[in-house]
Amino acid sequence: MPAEISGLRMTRQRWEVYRLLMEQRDHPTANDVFIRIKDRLPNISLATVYNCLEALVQHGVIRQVNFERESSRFCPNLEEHGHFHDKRSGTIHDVTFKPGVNLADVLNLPPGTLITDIEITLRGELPVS
Amino acid sequence: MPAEISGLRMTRQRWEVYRLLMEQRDHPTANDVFIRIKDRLPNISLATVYNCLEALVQHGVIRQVNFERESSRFCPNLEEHGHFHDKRSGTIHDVTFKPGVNLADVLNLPPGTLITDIEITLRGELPVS
DNA sequence: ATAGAAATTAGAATTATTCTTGCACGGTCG
DNA sequence: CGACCGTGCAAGAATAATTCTAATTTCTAT
Ligand SMILES: [Mn+2]
Ligand SMILES: [Mn+2]
Ligand SMILES: [Zn+2]
Ligand SMILES: [Zn+2]
Repeated sequence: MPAEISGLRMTRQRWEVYRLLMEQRDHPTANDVFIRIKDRLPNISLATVYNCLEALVQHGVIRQVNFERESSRFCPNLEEHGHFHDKRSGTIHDVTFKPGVNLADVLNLPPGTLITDIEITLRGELPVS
Repeated sequence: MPAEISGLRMTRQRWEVYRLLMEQRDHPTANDVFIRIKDRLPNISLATVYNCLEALVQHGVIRQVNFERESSRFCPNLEEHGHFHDKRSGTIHDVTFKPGVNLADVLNLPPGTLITDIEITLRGELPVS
């Protein structure tokens, strides 16, 4: 376990939460993480899972993703990407942009607007197998 | 008051909620609507505001917009657009796309993917006056 | 007008998340 | 080594947006 990641001091709990996200690159909720991590940290509390996820998000190590009013999900992919929600399977997939595309260029915004964050969410159905 | 809008039977409450959204074209929360509408419907309940908003959303008359984990907001603009959240003022602004732009063309998706809905959210700061 | 269906109301319930409090840990310094 | 100090953790309570329940009212259609 490294002493810190991106300036965030590592603890056993933070490290295991981080590793779990990196290993299974889906988009689990805090509760999903809580359930999955019990193997390795049987005594961890849900509050600590929330605390660890928040610390990791605030240090830019993972991203928090929201769909409608559902529970937040957490994503270890730091590349610029959007999220596709497949209605059929209920799964969430990372979606990248075609090369050379700059989202901001495509929007009508007053000149001088400072964009700090863009979020793209799609819903639909992936083609059958 | 029309008998219905987009197949949704109008009631006094639905009509006033709808009118309020159309008049003040900001992005109020359910509670904002509840407070503002008390002039016209002093006895309306918050549950009814939620019910009316849900009915209007489900009939495609208004749109529901979510930012992070904040309360849902409601938008009467049915044109395709995204939402810019200005950190300085806390206000939300509709953002249109440049002409001829098709969001789906810009994304890497498996061929045959059916997209039913795209949502774009931006955060940042608008230029000072 | 009457009966059935649908909407509204008030307040309780739900649930994801945050907060509070006391305890444990780990490094530091005498 | 052993007291100290700051931070993190665990457990459970609190919070708040939203949804649900049950009773009443309003609407629609006969
Ligand atoms: Mn889940
Ligand atoms: Mn508000
Ligand atoms: Zn992702
Ligand atoms: Zn809008």
